[in-house]
Amino acid sequence: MRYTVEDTAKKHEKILEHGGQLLRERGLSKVSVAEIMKAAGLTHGAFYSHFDSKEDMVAKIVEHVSGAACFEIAEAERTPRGLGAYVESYLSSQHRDGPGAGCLIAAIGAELGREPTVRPALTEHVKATLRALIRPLRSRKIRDARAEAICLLSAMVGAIVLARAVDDEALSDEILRETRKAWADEVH
Amino acid sequence: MRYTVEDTAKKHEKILEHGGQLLRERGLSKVSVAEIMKAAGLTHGAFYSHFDSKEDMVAKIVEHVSGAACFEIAEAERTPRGLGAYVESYLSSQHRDGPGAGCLIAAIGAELGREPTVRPALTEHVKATLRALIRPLRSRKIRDARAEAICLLSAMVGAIVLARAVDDEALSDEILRETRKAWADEVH
DNA sequence: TGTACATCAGTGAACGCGCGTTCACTGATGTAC
DNA sequence: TGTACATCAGTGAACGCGCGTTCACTGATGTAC
Repeated sequence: MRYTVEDTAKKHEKILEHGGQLLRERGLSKVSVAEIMKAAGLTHGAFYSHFDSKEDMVAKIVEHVSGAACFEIAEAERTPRGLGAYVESYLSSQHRDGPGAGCLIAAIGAELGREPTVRPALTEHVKATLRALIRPLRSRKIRDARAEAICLLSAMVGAIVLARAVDDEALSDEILRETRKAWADEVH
Repeated sequence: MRYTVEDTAKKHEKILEHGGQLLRERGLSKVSVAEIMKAAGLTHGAFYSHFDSKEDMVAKIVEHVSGAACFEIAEAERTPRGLGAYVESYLSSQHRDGPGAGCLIAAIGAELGREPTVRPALTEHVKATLRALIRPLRSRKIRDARAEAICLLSAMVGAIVLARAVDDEALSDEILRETRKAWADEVH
């Protein structure tokens, strides 16, 4: 049956939203198209009315998540503690334990980098994230804000990957804590 | 037919070796048991004479790769430029472009962290890597060698993940270069 | 030392399940007249 | 403004392929006597 354009757009957004969460939680290969559609309140048959293929959807999800992530950094910039607060929340146990709402690069970056269809969107997301990080660093008059942003993002992504890889809570916490400490001075 | 124990051990090692390479190149979900066996010069039917399941093999591969990786760090320690040379080679375009022989954590760490069967071996690998990094850092009288090792590993893993995620060679090179520069002073 | 038998890594066919994708069909919305 | 028709997101069954796993069988090696 036919639906209003707003209805369709709302459902499309719901697919992207739930898809983005499931993808970051379980990885590309462990989430089926049917599961994502079900999470969005639909059946799998409707999938191809929204996307050309699973890969196409993943690329759209990366774009969708990217927008939200960069908005988050921009928001953090306006709070009193600014970028420092963002880095602290990124390197928190909550982020480590909740990948579904967290950083896409840390959660599935390596996996997505191997998908040629998704790589352009992923590249754009990395660039947008760097731009979002550079702005507050520049305003704090840090020498080379761009280099600093690159090193900060590398450290954050790596720390979350390591903290999630490890089965030992004490070590996992230590990884987050030490990375936080190392960047506290740089960023505050 | 029956083979000598040495023959069997040699084939077992070959499976681990080729499996480790394919896994790091393509990720857990994009390599089949049959492909790994074929790469090792066998047929898929023999697989269950070596491992209980695919997951079991992956755990064994992590242990195998971990040994080689830590040996590499220990070797680097004995060369004139020492740890600095290791960090430079880790953050090189060769490593970025050749994941099959490179760091397992950067290549498939996030994916493996989601497999409960593999996590213990992965945890041990991270711990062994940190131990291997701490030794040369301690000998260079760096204040908190353990904290330093954690931050260094985070930065290296994150930089490779980012450099591989990005479709833009100039940016990818820049990510590696800036991370190298940031750690050059700390480590030399 | 030679013979009979057990062992077990390896082969290749087959099984069964999950998943991406397709398809015939539905029916409310939008459009043409 | 009302009527006839086209549109198209959605449903659920079905298809086909790949992959992890199983299984009957092979035959050289190791063991018992």
